[in-house]
This record gives sequence, C-alpha cells and structure tokens, in this order.
Amino acid sequence: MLGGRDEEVDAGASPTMTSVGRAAGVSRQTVWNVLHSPNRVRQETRERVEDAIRDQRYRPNRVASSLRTRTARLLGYCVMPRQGGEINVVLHRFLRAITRAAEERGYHVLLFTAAPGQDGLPTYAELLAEHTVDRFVLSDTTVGDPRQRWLVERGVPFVAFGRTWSGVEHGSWVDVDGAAGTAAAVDHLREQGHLRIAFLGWPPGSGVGDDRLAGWARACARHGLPGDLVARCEDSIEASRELTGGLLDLAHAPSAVVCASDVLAMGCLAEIRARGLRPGHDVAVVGFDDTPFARLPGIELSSLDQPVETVGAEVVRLLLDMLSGEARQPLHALLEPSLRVRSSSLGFHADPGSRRESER
Amino acid sequence: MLGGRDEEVDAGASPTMTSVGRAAGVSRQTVWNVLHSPNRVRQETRERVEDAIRDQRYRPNRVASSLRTRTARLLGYCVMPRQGGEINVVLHRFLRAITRAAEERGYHVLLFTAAPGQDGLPTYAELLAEHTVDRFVLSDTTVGDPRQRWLVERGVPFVAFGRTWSGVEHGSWVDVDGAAGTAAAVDHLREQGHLRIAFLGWPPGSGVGDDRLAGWARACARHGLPGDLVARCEDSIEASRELTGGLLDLAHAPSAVVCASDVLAMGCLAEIRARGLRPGHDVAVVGFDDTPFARLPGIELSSLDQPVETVGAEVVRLLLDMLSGEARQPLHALLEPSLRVRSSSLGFHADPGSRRESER
DNA sequence: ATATATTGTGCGACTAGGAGT
DNA sequence: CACTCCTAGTCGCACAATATA
Repeated sequence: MLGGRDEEVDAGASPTMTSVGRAAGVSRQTVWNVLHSPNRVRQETRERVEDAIRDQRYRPNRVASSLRTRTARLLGYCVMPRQGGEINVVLHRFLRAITRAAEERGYHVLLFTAAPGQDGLPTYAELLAEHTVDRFVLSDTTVGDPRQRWLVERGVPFVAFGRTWSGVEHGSWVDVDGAAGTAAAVDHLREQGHLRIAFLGWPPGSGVGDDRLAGWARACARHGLPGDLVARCEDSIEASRELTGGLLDLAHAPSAVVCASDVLAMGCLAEIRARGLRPGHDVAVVGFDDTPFARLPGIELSSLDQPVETVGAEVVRLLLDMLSGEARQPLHALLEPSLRVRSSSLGFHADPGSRRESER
Repeated sequence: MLGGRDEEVDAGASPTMTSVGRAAGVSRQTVWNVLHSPNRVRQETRERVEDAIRDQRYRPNRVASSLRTRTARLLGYCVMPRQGGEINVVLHRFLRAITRAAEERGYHVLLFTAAPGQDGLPTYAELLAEHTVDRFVLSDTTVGDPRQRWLVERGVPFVAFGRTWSGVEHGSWVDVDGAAGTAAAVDHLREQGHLRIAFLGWPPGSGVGDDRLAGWARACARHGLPGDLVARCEDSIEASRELTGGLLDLAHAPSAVVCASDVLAMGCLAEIRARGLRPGHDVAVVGFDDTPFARLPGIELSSLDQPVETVGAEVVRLLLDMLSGEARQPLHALLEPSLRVRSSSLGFHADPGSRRESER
C-alpha cells in the first residue's frame, strides 16, 4: 500500500503536516521539527521531508496555527471616510508602508471601518473578541482621541501614527516633527536672504497646526526675525488667498510665507501671481506635505515631505516588538520631514528695490 | 455550585461556547443551536443561554470557525506602489468601498503587496495555500494581466475592478464606461454650442485610454462634428500643455477639449490661461476622474466622476455571490461616470467674434 | 546520557449521529 | 415521530511528554 496511488495529490484537499509525513514515511511531528527546529532531525530524514514538502507544495495552514497559538498575526487598520475630499496621498503611502513592513514579520494588515470617536470603540472590541486581529495601527488620531486610552486599559498592543496632543499621551506613537519642519523652512528662507517671514496656518486648537506654528516661531526668534507675522484660517485655498492679500498689504510686508499645508500654499501662490509678483523671486512660499501637485511644472512649490514610509516601518516595528498583555513603557518616535526645495522659494534678491524692477 | 464563583469571568481567557454552556447549564452544542438554529431550542433554555452569552460577552472565535469550515472569510487586495506619484484618490475610495461592503457580509479585506505581472503570482499562490484568504479583489489591471487567467484556472473566486482589454476576458469584472463618459462630455459641449471639440488623450495601447477616445469619436460622429482633432501624449501637465498649444494654433482651432484625465486637463487649462484666454468662455475643458483639485476655486474643472463606491459594492457583491471551485458564468458590469459640470465648460458664446471681444 | 523520532492532547467551532422525553 | 438536548469526533497545528536506539 505504501507509496501507492492512495497518496496522490488528491486535488482539492490541501496538504497537511500529516500528509507530508505520510509521503516521507515519518510522523507529522517530524515534519514539524523539520520546519521549526531542523537541527533536531537527522540530515537524511530532513531531506526526505523537505522533498515531500516541495512535492506537495505544502504551506502551513495559518488558520490552524492561529487557533493553536491564539494569535491572529493580523493588524487592524481603520479606513476613515475621505475627510472633505482632501488630497490625502499620505495615508495611501502609509498603508502601503505598514503592509510591507508587516509582511516582513509574517503579519498582514486587515482593514475595517468604524465610526469616529467613542462610537467606534465597539467595533474595536468586536474585532478583538472574535480574534480577528491581535493589534491595531491607529491613524487619523484626533485631539482627545478615546481609542488610545481604551486600548491601553485593555492591554491591547497598538501604535499610533500621530499624537493626541491632549495632555497625557496613552501608548506608543510615531509622528512627524512638524515644528522641526517649519523651523527648517525658516532656516532655508533666512539663508535665501529673507528678513520678514510670515506663517500662514490653521486656527488654534489643532495639535498639528499649533506644532507647526511653534516651530516657525522658535526659528524666527532664534534668527532674531519678527514673530508677529501670523495669519490663520481653515485649510482652504480661498481663505488662504485672502489672508495672503492682507499680509502683502502690510506696511512691512513679509517677503516669504511658511504655510501649514500645501493647500494654504496654493492659495498663497495664487494671490502672489494675481498681484503680478513672481513666487520665489518676489515672495517665497513653502508648503507642507509635498502633495503631488507641489511638483507640477508651473507650480513648483517648495514643501516639507513627511517620511511616511519610515513612519510606517517604525510603527510596525514598535508594534510587533511589543508584548501583548500589560503595556510596557510606551515608546515615541519623532521623525523629521525633509524640505524639498523648488523654485517657489528660490531666486530672491534681498534688495527690496529690485522687487518691482525685476518685472521690467 | 451553579452560579458559584468558579464560573466567574476569569480575566484573560475569552469565553467559548463551552464556557457559555457551563454558565447556562447546557452543553456547548445547545449554545451552538441557540446561535445557528434557535427554533430547535426550547424558549426557556434559549433565553438562559442568551443571558449567558451576554454576561460573558461571548463572540464566536473567527479563527476556530475558519479552521472548521475551511473558509477564511477574508478578501485579498494587493496594494500597488504609487505609480509615479499620481494622485490616485480613486483607489483610496475603492478600498473603503470594498471594506464596507465586505463587512456587511461578514468578510474583511486583507492587504498584501506583490510584484506586478507574472512575478507576483507566487504571492497569490502562497496566500491561498496558507488559507490566509479565500478570494481576491483585483485592481490596477493592466493589458494582458496574467492574474485573471491564473486565478480562473485554479478555480479561485475573484472580481476585478477594470477589464484587461486583451481579447478574451477571464473571470468577472466591474468597470467604468469611459466611452460613455467622454461621449457625455461631447454631448454637453455640443449643447453649449461647441462645434469643434478636440480630444486630448494618452498614446494608443492603453485600454482605458483607447476606450475614452472611442467614446469621444462616436459622439462626434453622431453629432456630425469633425473627428480628426486628436492629440495624444503621456499623462503629464507639460506634455499636455504643449499639445494644447498645437491645437489652439490650428487654422480651425477647437473651442473645446475633452481630456482623458484631470492631469491632462490641468495642462490644457494652464496653456489656455497663458494665452490670455478664459477657460469656459473661450475654450471649454472637461477632465476625467474628478480629482479633488478639480473642485478647487480658481480651477473649477468640469470632470467625469467615476462611481467608485458603486463599483466597490458591486465587486464585493459579485465576489461573495460567487461559488468557490469551478468558475460559473463570468459576470461583467459597466457603470457610467457622471459629468460634474463646473465653470471650465460653461459660458461659451457660439459667435467666434465674441471670443477676443469678451476680454474687453 | 544524547540524538532522533513518536504518540497524546487541546485550541474552539462545527457536524453527524444519537438519547431521552 | 416529533421535540429537545447531548456525546463523540473533526479541522491542522503546536507543544509536552514520551519512546527507541
């Protein structure tokens, strides 16, 4: 009987350790040993088993393994609705980054949807109770986000992309150092000869926005530049355009503007052009996020590129190095954005007289 | 003993059918009956079990269920690298749509990465062999995509977002009717009084691009409009801008341009503005995809919005109604995009003399 | 004692085939 | 023969405890 036709591939049924063992003439446990502690198996036996594994194209059944080890090896990630049609390439890059990083450690990313805030928590609870996922990657974190604390209280491992900015931070996170970014923008502009650098940001209250403002303010103070050139509005082109007009109408108008986002920078560029001024030469502009249209010819906006891929890799690293159960010391990582210099912040001549003259 | 302290929640261990049964004084099988065929259980017993389920916050373990039923209830979706920094909001919307639709049927979406083309197939094979996923949702389908045929041959259920455009189509797909979209654009422009409508598209060979061209051509023929105003280049603003210049320099220049993408439309708008012409009034432009910046004030580009959410829902519906194993009759669905009319295609006055005059 | 291979048991849900009224 | 409930065994892997040389 052995070696007979009863051990053929049996289309439909997938191979198991038992079927591999039978083909190799060993027990299922020996197959397991070959896979997990090959040094405990005699060379000859090991090769026989490895041949059988290849013959049958055996791959361990993840589901059975998960049941036994009580780990899903799946990271939950909540896909939020697109917020106001915003151009969020950042999250797509992030998603790909965590997917890749997870795969390198034998994990996968599982998507789900949940209501924002408190109302979404039952969804997280359900995913855990069903053992659908082990751990979570959070993004789109908001001020006072309830998820972090809820997860910490239950000993569920997670890492967030972004701080909550609400006093005590619960759990680990990785974030981009917005302040360092805007400070780098100021340094760059100062180097280009600018002496009056404005900040165009969002209304107070958003952690991210306030952070970017702080970086600008710090750098201006460090260079001895005026720290009162601040305008704030919602993240829209029109609003930004209007505020830019106000800034340029000032008696001592700024020659450069650091913006909290590329959207604000777009409005800023529009107003500058509308006045017959040339971005870069007459008024420099720096945006934030390095969205795809920043690199478009005809726009060429200098912008701060967030290291999203690195953030994703770091999030997964922290998350998978974390032990389940009681929370260890929470870890934080702050990564610096890189300034992509384009023509919107180049070509300035410090002499104020040359501004109009340059238009011939 | 019953109701005693030995049945307490036992923090850490999650409830099982057995623990629920013990609490309710019945066997685990009765618990199963309560959940799956409640009519076979006496009312009184059922209520007792339901109470225990609620007390213990019992939720069936998906992993154990998957092992037994040999179904992962997970849909695999491959996240591609961002292609040349393009603004692909479409895929993000799609991802969210399939996630939601899957959840309504007790499924989830699992992400993975794979090499494009033939080289990615082993990744698909591995996911299946490991029983990590049951079925696949394909997107980013290319001309001559090997995946569809490979999956059909193995009896793996899948549905693609997009055709392969390569003769025989394997398996089911849902796609957006690009030809209907560009035809609708032509109809709209004809209604606005345009008599010379150009098409600005991609080089021949891309199925999607050729389809959009065909829709334009058909509609022009139907309206008796010239069908030779065609320019083709890669999907970039600069290239588009140059070609638009060529079109506008023609003896009989078009008064309207239908573009195969919003990116091309952006270049088109840029060239129109650079010539001191007004989009809409002087030369109308219609884009494709309705990307977020189409709605930006100052751009206001008319564009064809793909019904991505509907596509996602339909993909999942087809996919989950599909039986595993041998492929049934493949199904196809073609959904029409909606034209979002904005000022870039409004305000035209048929009288050619009024074009320059309108600038005062 | 070491090196090598094996049997036994359980993760939790699910199914078939009963058993007691 | 309903109605109600239960026992026994399975899915594939993981790990402990053992057997054989």
